[in-house]
Amino acid sequence: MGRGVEWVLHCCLDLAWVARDGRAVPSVSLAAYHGLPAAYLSKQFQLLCRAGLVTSMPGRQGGLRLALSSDRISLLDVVVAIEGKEPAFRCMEIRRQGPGGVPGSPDRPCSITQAMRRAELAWRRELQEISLADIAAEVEFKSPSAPAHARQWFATN
Amino acid sequence: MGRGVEWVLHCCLDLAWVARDGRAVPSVSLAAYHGLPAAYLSKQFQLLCRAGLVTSMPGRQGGLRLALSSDRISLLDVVVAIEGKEPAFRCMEIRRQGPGGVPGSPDRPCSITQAMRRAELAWRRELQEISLADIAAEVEFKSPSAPAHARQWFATN
DNA sequence: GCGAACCTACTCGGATATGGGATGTCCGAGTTCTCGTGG
DNA sequence: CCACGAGAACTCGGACATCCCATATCCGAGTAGGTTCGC
Repeated sequence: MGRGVEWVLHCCLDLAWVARDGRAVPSVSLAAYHGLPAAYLSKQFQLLCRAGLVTSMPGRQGGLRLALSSDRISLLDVVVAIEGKEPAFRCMEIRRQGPGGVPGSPDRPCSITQAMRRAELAWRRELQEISLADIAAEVEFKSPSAPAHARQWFATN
Repeated sequence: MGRGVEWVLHCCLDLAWVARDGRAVPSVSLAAYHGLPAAYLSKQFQLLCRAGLVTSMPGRQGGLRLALSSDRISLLDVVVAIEGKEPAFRCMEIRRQGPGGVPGSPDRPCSITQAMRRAELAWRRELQEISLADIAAEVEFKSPSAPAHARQWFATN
């Protein structure tokens, strides 16, 4: 899995804390706050914009903002937006190739693919049930100063 | 996920059917049976040998054989042997870098990492509970001629 | 005829190329704020 | 003092390099069986 996922998730938490009341946060500031390459982070957020999770505003006081309430954005939404919706296990229909197996059209996926899909489904279900708000609440519980710290830093940068 | 996983899984089914009674199957034959690149498949099986899932015999009548009974090899064993035991999501401890977050030593993983680990754990658990024997039984049920077909082909090649 | 030594064919194993995608960078289009100017 | 327009600064968005790993390949080390020679 690309590490852009981790970057975007952390930055989305910042957006949930800072970009309230109609205020937008530039991607450059997000990158600076975490010490990340700015241009590449912007590229990752483009994917989130296309997925409809984030809205972008150009111009001088422009920036990024969550398009939905943080409790309506799941971790799976973010992961799929960055990594794509293709499953990690790609079945090439080996059983139909070569001397083994008749070359008929596949009526249904092979057993190996079905097992892999079940496993991925369990993974997706786990990520589906966790929202950005859940993560934010957990972080606030473990380090209550984090939101205020972020708000103060972004207000002066 | 690399496609070597799919190749090796299909070939392990063949081993379960053909390489009984002390008979070994060369990796070249396995590759030919499925129309796969022989040298690369051999390289993948090297990983399975190191993991202790397969034993290799050099020499004229050498080849590959399952090191354990097929009901004692889970899909997770094969996936981990090929892909490695590193989790797909790698936490870079972003919260400790840059102006955000104090640079203290991390006492425990961040909330995002914990959530990702839970999801991967669900995925691993699903794969752990399925063995090669389960897959083989399912295939035999759906196409009962597959084992005999494989045995006959490998006996004459 | 029988045994042993040699030879050949065949196997795995590691070292070695190559291509595609993830990673990283740059510049242009567009918008908003600001400042200066005229009324 | 107020309205207006030009300019500047700042933003995103897509096009352009670069690097690493999955993929693919080749050749050497080693073994088992077949063959041949000597007794």
